[in-house]
Amino acid sequence: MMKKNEDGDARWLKTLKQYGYKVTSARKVILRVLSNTAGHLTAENVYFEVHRIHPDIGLASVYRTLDLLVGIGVVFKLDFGRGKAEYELAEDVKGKGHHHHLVCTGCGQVVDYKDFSKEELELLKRTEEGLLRRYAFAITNHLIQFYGLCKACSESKSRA
Amino acid sequence: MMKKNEDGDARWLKTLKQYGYKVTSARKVILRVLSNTAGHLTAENVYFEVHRIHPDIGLASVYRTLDLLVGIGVVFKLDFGRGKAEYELAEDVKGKGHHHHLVCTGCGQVVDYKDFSKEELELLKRTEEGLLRRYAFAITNHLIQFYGLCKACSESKSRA
DNA sequence: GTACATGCAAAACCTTTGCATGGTT
DNA sequence: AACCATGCAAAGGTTTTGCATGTAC
Repeated sequence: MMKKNEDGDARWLKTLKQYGYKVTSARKVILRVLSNTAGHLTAENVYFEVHRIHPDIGLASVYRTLDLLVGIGVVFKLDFGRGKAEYELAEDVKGKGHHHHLVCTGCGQVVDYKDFSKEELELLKRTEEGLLRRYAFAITNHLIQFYGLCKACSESKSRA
Repeated sequence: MMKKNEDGDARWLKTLKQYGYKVTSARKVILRVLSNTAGHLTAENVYFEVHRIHPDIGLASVYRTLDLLVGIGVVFKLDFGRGKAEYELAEDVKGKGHHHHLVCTGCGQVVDYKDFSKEELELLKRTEEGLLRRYAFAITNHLIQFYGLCKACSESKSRA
């Protein structure tokens, strides 16, 4: 447990070296945590996990390392407007677990949904290709949120 | 100048009332500024403009009002990962000025684009209908952002 | 008149930075 | 040995909050 990706991490370490960065124990632990945790993690989430394994790694190093990893494209920094950034291995963003958000503007509830239609996924892919052509942006991720009123709020809103 | 939308604002004020909020002069000025300024504004940007018109409105009220407007769906709160939130009238995002965002995760630049394909718009509409069916959410708006690397950042990243 | 909104300043929060120390190459 | 990375704590910047006062209804 928590050793699952021990050598899968080797790939990231190689990337670090390629960019001329040193392979330190802090960086190894942080990469291990990112590899073994699903979903988006805040810097503090990462720090908490890292701290259990290697208690003398500080929060500042977590920030510095995450920043470095974002810089070399190993990690994505996502901001959903919750007041703090969230990080995720770039590789995971494309894979399972990818979802869009459904936000109720009445009560604030957020539903993650992932039952996309095939058509939806294909168009998204083509759209990203189009953006590369038209704007020379290499798209790596997207954030899609629909806003509206959930059932309960639709009904209660009629009292106006 | 800066009075352009004086009565167009009436619509927002009506919405405020519908939700039981008071129509105060601070709120009026803030709505006026949002109506008359294009693009995304940080809270400080709004404060700066508001302050020119009505110098005794404080930054805290700007934050409080923006938050309130986001809550009733009049304003979108956008977060491009630049360390501060940016706000925009929902109508500008949705109506004729409707656009999506292209965010460079390297340098933070944001491109608004609106050259959607017909196919894209139709699928979006159908997707919203599907969400109503599956989740009983009445969708009123959406926020779509693509993240990636702009040309310059792509190139500077490859030198390793 | 009552309840809500505001201003001010302080607090809370996330993130970055300076500097001496320790670890990698 | 040289240089980069780290830890700690303090600083920086944005956003929130407490409380007395002012304002819309």
